[in-house]
Amino acid sequence: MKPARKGKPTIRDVALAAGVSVGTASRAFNRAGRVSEAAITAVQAAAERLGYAPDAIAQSMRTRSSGVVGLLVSDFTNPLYARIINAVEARLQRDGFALLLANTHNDSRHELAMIDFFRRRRVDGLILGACETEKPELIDALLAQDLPVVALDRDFGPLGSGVNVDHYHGALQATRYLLKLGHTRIALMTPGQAVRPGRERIAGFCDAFAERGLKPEPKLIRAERSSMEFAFSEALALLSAPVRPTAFVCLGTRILAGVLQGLRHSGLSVPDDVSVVGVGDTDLSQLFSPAITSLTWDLEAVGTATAELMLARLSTASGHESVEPERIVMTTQMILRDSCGPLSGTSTAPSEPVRAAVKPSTRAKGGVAK
Amino acid sequence: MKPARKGKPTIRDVALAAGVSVGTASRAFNRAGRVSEAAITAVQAAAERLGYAPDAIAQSMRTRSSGVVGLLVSDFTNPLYARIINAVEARLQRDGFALLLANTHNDSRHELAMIDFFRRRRVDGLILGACETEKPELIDALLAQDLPVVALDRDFGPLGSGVNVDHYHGALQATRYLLKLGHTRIALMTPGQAVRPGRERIAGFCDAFAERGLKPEPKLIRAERSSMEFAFSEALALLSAPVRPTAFVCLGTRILAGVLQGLRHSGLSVPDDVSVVGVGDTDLSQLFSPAITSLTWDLEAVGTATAELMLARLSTASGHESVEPERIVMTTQMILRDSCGPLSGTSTAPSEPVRAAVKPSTRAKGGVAK
DNA sequence: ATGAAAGCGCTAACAA
DNA sequence: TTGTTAGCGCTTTCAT
Repeated sequence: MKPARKGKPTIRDVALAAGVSVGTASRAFNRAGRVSEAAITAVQAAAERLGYAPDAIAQSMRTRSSGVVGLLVSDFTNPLYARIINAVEARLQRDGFALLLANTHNDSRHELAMIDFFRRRRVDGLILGACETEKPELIDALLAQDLPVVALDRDFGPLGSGVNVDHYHGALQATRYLLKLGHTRIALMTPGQAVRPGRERIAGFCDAFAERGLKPEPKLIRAERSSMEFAFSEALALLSAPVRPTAFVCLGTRILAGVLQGLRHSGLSVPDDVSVVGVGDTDLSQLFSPAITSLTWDLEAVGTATAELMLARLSTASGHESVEPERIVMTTQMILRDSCGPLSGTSTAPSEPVRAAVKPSTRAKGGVAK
Repeated sequence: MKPARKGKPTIRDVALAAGVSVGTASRAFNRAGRVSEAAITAVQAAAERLGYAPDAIAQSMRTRSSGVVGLLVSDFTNPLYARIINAVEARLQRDGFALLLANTHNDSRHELAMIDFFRRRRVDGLILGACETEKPELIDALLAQDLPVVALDRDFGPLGSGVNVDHYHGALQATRYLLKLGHTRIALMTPGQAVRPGRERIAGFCDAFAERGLKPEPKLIRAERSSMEFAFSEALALLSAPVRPTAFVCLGTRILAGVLQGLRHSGLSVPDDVSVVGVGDTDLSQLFSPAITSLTWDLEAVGTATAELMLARLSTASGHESVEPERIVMTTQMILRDSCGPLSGTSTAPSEPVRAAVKPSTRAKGGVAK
């Protein structure tokens, strides 16, 4: 019943028990090369009996592929990331890949160290999400080493492939919406402009103004830290200015929370005093009073698409001189709720909230670009 | 500059370049055994020059330890889990361990499969968080194989070690609070009683009633699914009963959201019509109007403690016949906010909310038990 | 179709 | 102190 003495049984034990050589046993498991049905059944029976399971480490050693994908993210405490990662993991799991996870905590030195750490562990691929550095050289170097890299909402130049959310049109749409309601003193708060989402959002924001021949107030674009504390104090500062913004676009879950807190602290009401566009279809945006009109995208779809991009590169024999970079763009939706109202001349009757549509189906459709 | 031809340089290349043998090179890196300073510097220089990094897979192969810890959780989309996992990862990272993550999606078959998957990958240890099955046999089997297991808020019998939140006293405290306010028709909603947290909470809840010579209404204890949808419909059902509960204890983030939605749907107001105790110090509980009085515990501390328990077992030479099981209990705190009020006789003047204390410092102190 | 044997990159035991 | 060598468990030629 028991294997030799202690420790898990090896393929050697199985081969011995099945009365074949290790080579045959291996072929029987992998159904590779020529093996007789008889051998297969004998080997499987023996394996079953001994409770044998192949050692993944030894397999990696030989095949040079670990069945593990590394995922680097700044901080998966962010509920938006968490759901994406969840989807990535689920999809990877389906194909038998494991997920090695690490946070970079927005420290680019640490980030590099982690990439190296993963490489030493021979991950088969790397998903770079929410990292601070968007250096194309990095990708080039990694790619040159035959390590597939997929970016998550980051831009790594022409050679990089990945899944991007269409933040540009999202911000455009949200801003247009507020402009149409008559707002012009609109504050945009988003995570740093150092990375793709920030840049895209600022561009969309500005272009929405430009469409009407307007220009946004530069001081109202706050694209820096994405912490709640920062958003809170920024909001307070903005609101105590002589002439305050009439609307906030808060493109981060923590940012939204901070701004909402700032608003409450200032005794201002939403949407009568100021309109708010939030992000993500979170508990907070749904249950806050009033419910927050939000810019969203399908997090599960982003995660699944990311995983599939990786899987595709993984299955491609790495012999081929680097696969064509592929980029997938996911569209955003606006969920119209009760946190935005028309700009009231001064402070007329409490303007009634605008509710233009019900929440659309959660499933988004991602268009493929390039 | 470049290694041999292609592929990453091996220790062989380094040894060659440094003019020493592989054995010496290995010892130089690990500072094990006897090595001369001269050799060390030569080897390090060569390694630097070649861009050598030891292959973790090969090291695992030899040393039989992978430097990877597996973490199994039902669904890390739960923000409470996410923060715990974050802390686990951070602590593990400090000691050079990587985190292999997988969701079980509350499927016990899948859960077993994942445990096996991890074992095949030779994880050095397993953190079992939020799994469905609490079978001591499982732990025994794993332990027998010299695989350290640490449970995260789960009970795996006498041999299991892990970190537990003191849900019993938490529920006791929350219930006492509501009883003191005059409520007796208190609904308790918590994830399934199949697992430790559910059982403990129900016990605490009942004991709080018992202290006053009362018994809770069995129908008001809803300990099943923890989804928002379920909580929503349960809340609706409870609220439409002939005589409805005057208070809800919602011990799950999704549950809290569902109940809040149900309350809104019923047009009931908090705390005037019904009092609510929530869980976790989330954006929602802070920003909901009124802010939700919540039962919390230090998630970072739980994660860190879990990681440290694992690290301790990992550093212990596994030769020792299984280390003493160790259990850590983390205490809970009540953050008093505005969602609970005294039971008003019938419907007198809108009872003013009870606010008994400011939010305590976030850092909790975990007491060690047994 | 199968067995024997050569490693994958590394560490550790044993010699020198 | 250092070099040599034997594997860790597996896959994969290469003979047979």
